[in-house]
Amino acid sequence: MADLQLFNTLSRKKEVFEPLQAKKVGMYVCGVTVYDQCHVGHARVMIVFDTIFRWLQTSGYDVSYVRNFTDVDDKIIQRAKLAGIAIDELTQSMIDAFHQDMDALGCLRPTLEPRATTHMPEMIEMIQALIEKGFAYVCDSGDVLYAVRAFKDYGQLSGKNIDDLESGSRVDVDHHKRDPLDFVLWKQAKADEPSWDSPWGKGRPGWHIECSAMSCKHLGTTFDIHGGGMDLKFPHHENEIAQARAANDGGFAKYWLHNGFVNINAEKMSKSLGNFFTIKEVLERYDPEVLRMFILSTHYRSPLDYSDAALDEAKKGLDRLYETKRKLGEVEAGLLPQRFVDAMNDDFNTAEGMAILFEKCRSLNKSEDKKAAGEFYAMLNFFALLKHDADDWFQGDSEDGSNIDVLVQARDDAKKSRDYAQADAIRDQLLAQGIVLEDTPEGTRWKKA
RNA sequence: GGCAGGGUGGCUCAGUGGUACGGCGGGGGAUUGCAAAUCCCUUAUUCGCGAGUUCGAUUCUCGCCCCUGCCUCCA
Repeated sequence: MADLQLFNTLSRKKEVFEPLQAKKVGMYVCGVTVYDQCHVGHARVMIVFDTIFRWLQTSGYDVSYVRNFTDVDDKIIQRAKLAGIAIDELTQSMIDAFHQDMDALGCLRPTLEPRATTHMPEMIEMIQALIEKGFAYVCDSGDVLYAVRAFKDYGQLSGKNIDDLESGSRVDVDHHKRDPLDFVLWKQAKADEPSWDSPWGKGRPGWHIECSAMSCKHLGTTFDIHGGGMDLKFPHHENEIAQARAANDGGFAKYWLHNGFVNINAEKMSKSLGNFFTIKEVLERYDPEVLRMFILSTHYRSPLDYSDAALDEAKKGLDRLYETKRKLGEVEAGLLPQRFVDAMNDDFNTAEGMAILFEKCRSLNKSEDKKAAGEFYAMLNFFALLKHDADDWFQGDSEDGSNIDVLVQARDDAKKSRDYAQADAIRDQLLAQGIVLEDTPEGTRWKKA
C-alpha cells in the first residue's frame, strides 16, 4: 500500500505523511466566527476536512480533530448590538445553526470544539510568554502587540518577506506600532464591550492568538496537521506560527493544508463581496447530498465554481448512483478498492475517487457482482453519500403517491388492452406534474423529474 | 508592485515523459408499443502560446499571454 502523501503549504510540495506518534494524528482546523449563518464557502472547508478526518480514521489512525469557534470578535459585538441581543445569545444560536448545517451535510463532529471565550487563561499565558521572550510589547495605547521583526521565520508559510509586505501594504499606519505589520495580541477594553481581566488590564484577545492557544492546549505544542481555507494562510496562519513557535519553542503544526475557494462567476464567494449563498439557502432547493457531491467532485485545492448548473450536474450524478442502489438493494459494504485507496492516499484525491466510483457503478449496471457491490457501498459510505433509500430519493419521502399510483394503474390497464394512445396520454399528464414513468420487468414505477 | 495557484473536449473535472479518468451534454445503436432507466459505440490528431531538453512532452526547463487569490476582515 502506498503511503499517504499530502501537499504541505509549508514546503509547497507533496510530502509523505509521517505522524509524530505512531497511529495517532492531531489535527486542528480553523472553524468559524459565530456572528452569522455559514455559506457554501464554509461548507467546503468543513466537508473537505471531514473527508480528511474520515480518511485518516479509515487508514487506522486515532485522530484528535479539533475545530474551534471564535466567539469573541468585533463583528459579533456589532451584530449583537444591532440585533439588541446578548452576545452569548447570538453566539450560541449561531453555534447551533452551524451544527445543524454540519449535521445535514453529513460532517462528523470533531473530537473537540473549543470556544475562544473559555480559553482566556491559555491565551494570557501565551501572551505573557511572548512578552518575556521579547516577541511582544505593550504599546502606548495599552494594547499588547506582536513584534513581527523579532520572529526571524516570519513569512515562511505564505512565502512573503517583511519588506515586500511593507512596501505593498495597504494598512493604515498605526503610530502606536513599532512596525506597521505588528498585530494585536490583546486589546484594551472599550466601554460596554465584553472584557476579561489580564495583566494588561481589562481587555480581549486578538483573533490570531486564539487558535495558537487552543491548538497547543488540546494537541500539544507540536502536532501533525493544521488546516483551513486558503485565505487564512496570510496573515492568520502566519501569525499563528509566529506566536506558537516563539512562545513554546515548539515546532507547532508539521503539515499545513489549505483548501481552495468556492467561486461565483470566477470570483471568490465571500461575505465582503456579498456574493454568497448560505448553506440553508442552498438546502432549501437541493438535498444536502447534492452539495456534498458537488464539493467532493473537485480536488480540495482547486477552485470550485458555484452555480445552479453545477449543482444540477451533481444531482444528476447522484441520480445515476441511486439508480444503481435501487437495482442492487441494500448490500453490506465491503472493502475499498485498492485504486480508491491509492487515490485518497494521493493528497486526498476525491475527484479521482469519484471517477473510480462511477466506473464501479457502470460495471454493476452491466452485471451484479457481490464483491463489486461491496466495494461500491464502501466508497459511498466513505464519502457519506447515498444515505437515503433509493425510492425516497426518487419519489420524495413525504410525497403522497396515491394519486400517482392510481394513474399508473390506469395506464397499465390501458397498456394491457393495447390502448397506447390512452396510456401515453396518462403518461403525458403525469409528466406535466413532474412525474416520469419507467416500465421495468417488475412493473411500472415513477420518479420525480 | 510582491507572493501563491491555475489555463485539459460543448460544459465540468482528474491525470501522466510514450497515443488523455470520470460526470453532464451531443450523435448513432441495443432494449422498449413509444418512452424512461440501462448497456454498447462515438464525440480533444490534442492538453493557453512560443522555444528548449528528450528517441518522444499535455506532463520537465525557460520566456510570453490570460485568469484567480493573498498582501485589510475573510473558510
